[in-house]
Amino acid sequence: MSLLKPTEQERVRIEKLKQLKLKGINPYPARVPYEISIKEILSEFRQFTETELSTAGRILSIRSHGKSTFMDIDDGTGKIQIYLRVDDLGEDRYGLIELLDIGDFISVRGIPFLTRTGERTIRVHSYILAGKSLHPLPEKWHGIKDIETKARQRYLDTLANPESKLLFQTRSKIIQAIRKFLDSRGFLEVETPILQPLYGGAFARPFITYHNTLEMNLYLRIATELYLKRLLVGGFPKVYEIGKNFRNEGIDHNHNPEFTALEVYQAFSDFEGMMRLTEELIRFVAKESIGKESISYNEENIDLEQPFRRRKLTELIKEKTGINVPETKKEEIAAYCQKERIEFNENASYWKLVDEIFKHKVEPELIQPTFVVEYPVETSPLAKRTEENPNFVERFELFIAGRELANAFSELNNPIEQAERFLEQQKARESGDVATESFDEDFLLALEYGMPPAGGMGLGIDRLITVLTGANSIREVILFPLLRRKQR
RNA sequence: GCCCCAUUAGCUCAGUUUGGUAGAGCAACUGACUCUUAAUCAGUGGGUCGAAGGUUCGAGUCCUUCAUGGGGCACCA
Repeated sequence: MSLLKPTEQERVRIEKLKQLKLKGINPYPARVPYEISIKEILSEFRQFTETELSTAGRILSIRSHGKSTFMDIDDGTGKIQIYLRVDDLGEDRYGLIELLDIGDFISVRGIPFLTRTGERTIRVHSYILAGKSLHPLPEKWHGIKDIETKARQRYLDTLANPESKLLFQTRSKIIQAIRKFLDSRGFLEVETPILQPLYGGAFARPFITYHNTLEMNLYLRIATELYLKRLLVGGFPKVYEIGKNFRNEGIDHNHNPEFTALEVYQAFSDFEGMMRLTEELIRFVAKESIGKESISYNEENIDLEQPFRRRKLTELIKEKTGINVPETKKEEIAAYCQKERIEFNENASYWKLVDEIFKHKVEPELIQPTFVVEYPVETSPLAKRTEENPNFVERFELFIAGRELANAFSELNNPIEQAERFLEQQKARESGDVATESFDEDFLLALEYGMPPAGGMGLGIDRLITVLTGANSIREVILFPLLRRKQR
């Protein structure tokens, strides 16, 4: 693993490094000839035959036939075969390819031609080592399978597994498509603080850090919501932010402590408007990134093209469990939880229990895109109440493939009521709830100046990517997911 | 934090049932080979079997603890 105790193969490479030095060859030159990428050569191959050119790449395989040698080299844009012959290079330079290994970078100058079997190849007139590799690369045929190595040494994963490289290219496309969609609709991309004196906008425990000069504790943000809404106050009617949130909680196939989220806010819109926006956004992004509006998931086909279903939270609960919310008494619901082996906190509130049931019984079955609506005010301290029933708020969550992807509501812009809601959160905190909204006076001050009625939406980008790429876990779509430190 | 599973050569994996000399392919090394392409042919080397204890005449294999990863539960939108 480390060169402190090299394996046999690593010792061989270090020895070759010494040999190169003895021959006056710099194994890590600052620059090498590279006029044209391999992708360009391949795409206009006919145009380049009979023209001398230079390119470079990493050696992926070596097939030596005595006085001639074939190699495959890859510069990250593509892979091409090169052909080296002793009568082209001379005995000395040809002999030096003994010092090259799979994994090394070389720059070659030569003429593209087609081999007998039609393989696009460069006949090399001269070459120069562009960078020595001191470890053997993972095996060419099976790539690298160990999930832990894939995550810890992502460079080996993307090097050895083309599908893994493609996935991260798709990830980039997805985020690009989100920007394209929102920009084209006149949304302004902004950046708000990651280091916050107070955290809010979600129920989660934060990471805490410290600023030396200011001598103050700071929190890594758990959401961007409260700052983006300040911008609504400040006269930006359509804003969005794409960035990392940090939540100090467990890790599983749906949760990484740092994750990428989108939040969008639109003045004079509401949760209905956000529903339309979200649906169109996801459809657009799917088409742009994976080129289709359907995904296969566990042998089922997820259809993003049809209008997304809209279902009431209470109806879904009733269908699945027969429980009538909110008529059914808390004791009965608790009894149901016990019967179904759903664990819950002793002093959990009514809606907390309902939420537990929803998570265990309903959520995993929401495979097709489903907007769930009618959430209780109790668990939505930043959302506006519905006009018909003050116990509920204008809010939806979007579920696809049994996962929560998005959360949106008509934003509460009444500062008096917001203050009351914060107070209720404080009470919940005092009675032992660890994940509540902070009482954010600075945010309230902004609301007091007047925030336009607005819709806001948050979307977990990593989860969206997981669904669109068919990945099994959020860890597979994050380049460097958080892992425990490995001791040697 | 709790339960279950995995960890063997650089990589991919056998071997664990029933304890008895550590295996294969690729990669590496030596030799042959001037259109090969998972090149081929002949040969060679490479292991703290995740770590530490224990049981045993003898442990990759059985037991305990620990580490890392995975799955589940809990926590957590």
